[in-house]
Amino acid sequence: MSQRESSYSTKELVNQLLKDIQQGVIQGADGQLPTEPELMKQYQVTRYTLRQALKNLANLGYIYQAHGSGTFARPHHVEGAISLQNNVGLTAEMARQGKIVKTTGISQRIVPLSKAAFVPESQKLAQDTELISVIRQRTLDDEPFLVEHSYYLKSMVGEIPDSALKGSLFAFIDQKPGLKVGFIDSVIECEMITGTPARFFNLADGSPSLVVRDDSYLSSGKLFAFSKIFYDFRKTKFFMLKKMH
Amino acid sequence: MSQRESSYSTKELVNQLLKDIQQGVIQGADGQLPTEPELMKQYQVTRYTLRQALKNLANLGYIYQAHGSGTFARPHHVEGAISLQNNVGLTAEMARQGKIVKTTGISQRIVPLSKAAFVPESQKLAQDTELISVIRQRTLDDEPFLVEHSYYLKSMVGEIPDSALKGSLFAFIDQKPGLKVGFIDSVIECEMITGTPARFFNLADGSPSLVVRDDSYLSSGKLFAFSKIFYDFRKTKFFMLKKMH
DNA sequence: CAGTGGTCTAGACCACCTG
DNA sequence: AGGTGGTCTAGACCACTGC
Repeated sequence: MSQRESSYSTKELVNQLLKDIQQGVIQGADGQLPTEPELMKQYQVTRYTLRQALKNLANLGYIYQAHGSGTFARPHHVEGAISLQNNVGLTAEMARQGKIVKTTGISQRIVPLSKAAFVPESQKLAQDTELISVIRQRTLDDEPFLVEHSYYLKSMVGEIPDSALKGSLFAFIDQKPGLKVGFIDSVIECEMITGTPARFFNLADGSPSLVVRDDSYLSSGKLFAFSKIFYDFRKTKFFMLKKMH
Repeated sequence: MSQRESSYSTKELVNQLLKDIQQGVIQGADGQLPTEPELMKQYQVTRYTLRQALKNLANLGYIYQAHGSGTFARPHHVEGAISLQNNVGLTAEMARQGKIVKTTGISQRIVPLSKAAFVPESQKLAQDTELISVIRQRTLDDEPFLVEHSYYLKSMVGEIPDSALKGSLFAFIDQKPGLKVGFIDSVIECEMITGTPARFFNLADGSPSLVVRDDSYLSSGKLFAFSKIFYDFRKTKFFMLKKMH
C-alpha cells in the first residue's frame, strides 16, 4: 500500500485496495485483511468510506466480511466467465483475462419501431419512434463469439459516427453531455437461433444460443436503447455473486 | 403508509416502503416519490436508514433515484422471470407471481467427492470428503421445470431429514444454529442434456438446457454445498438489474 | 438559484465469533 | 470478555437538474 497526501474517495480506495490485495501486500497467509480500524488508519479514511469500498470489493467477489471474525480475500473468479455485475464493458473485462474482443462486422441503419425485430421488455413506445439499428459481430481471440443487435432511440442519442461503432458504444453514449447511463434491465435466456447468428457461429439452424436482452436507461430514468445479444453457447459462461442477509 | 411507535429498521422500512409503493399511496401520478427529507419525516428514520432502504429497493428494481431530479417508482418486472438478485428462494418468488413450485422426485444418498458428477468451480476438497447427494425434480404449475443436483458437505450440515427435502433446503440450513448462509457464487451457462433431465422435460437427448452452477458458502466463508440446476429452457428467463456509477 | 440526491465525517451502540 | 464487523445517529458539504 502507498501513502497519499489527499484522502481517498471511495472509488480511488476500491482501486487501491484491489491493487494491494492482488499484490498480496495487505492480507496475511490465511487471506485475512487488517481490521477496519487498522485499515482506516492505514488509508486515512473514515469508516464510512472504508466500508463503502469494502462493500464494493465484496460485491465484485474479491473479499468477504465475516461478522465477528474479520475480512478475508477470496480466491479468484471462475476462468473465462463474464461477470454480470461488472460494468466496465465486455472488452475491458476480457482484456483483464488476457483475451481480445474484436468487432468484425457492422451494419447501421434507421428504422421505425414498427419494423424492429423485437421491442423493449417493459416499455411502450410509439410505433413511429425512429431507431438506429446496429448489428455487430464480435470475436473472442479471433473466434466467433457473439452477435449483437441494438436499437438506439435516435431522438435521444443523435448520430452515431462509424468510428464509435468499432469499440464500446456504451462509452460513446456516456461521454456525450447530458447522457449518463443509469441502469440496465437484463433478461437471460436460452433460444434457438437460425440465419445469420447460426452461420456466424458455424452452427446448424435450430442450435441453441445464450441470449441476453438488455433495456438501457439514462440516470434520468428514460429508456435510450434496447438490445439482444446472441452468444455462442459453447464459449460463454456468466458469473455472479449472490449475497445473503 | 402507517404510523409506528418504535422506529423502523432498514429491513422493516424496505417492506413498508414496498407495500406503500405497490399500493400507490406515496408516489404521485408520474411515479415520483416524496423527497428524502419528507420520507425521513414520514417514516421517522434518519437519512442513513432511509437511503439504505431506498438502495435496496433500487437494487430490486422497484425504484430509481435520479440525481438532482428525485426518486421514482419503476414499472414492474418482466413477466415470469426469475430474479438473480432476489434471495427469498424460488418457491417464494414464484408464489409472488401466483405460480406454484412443487417437488415431485427426490433421491438422497451419501457419496465421496471422488464419485461426484461434478465438483466446485473454485475450491479444492479432499477426494474422500463425504457428500450428501440430493437430486430433486421440480414442477412449475404442475409442468416439469427443473432438475436440481446438489452436494452438501456432510461434515458441515449433518443429516438432512426427509421432511426438509420437499421444501427449501436453503431455509433448513439457515435455521440450524451455527450455519448462516453468507454468499453464493453462480455460473450460468447453456448445456446439452441427456438422460434423466431430458426425459423429465420431454426433450430429446442433445437438447439445450439453461444451467446454473452454484457454490454456496456460509457467512464464515466456508463452502458447505455445490449444485447444478438444469432448467427447461422453454420456460426459463433470468432477470437482473445492472446499476452504473 | 433553489432543490434534489450523492458523498463524507465523527461517533455511538449492537450482534456475532472466538478464546 | 474482548475484538470483530453491522447498524444507526446527526450533521456537513458536494454535484447534478431544472426553472
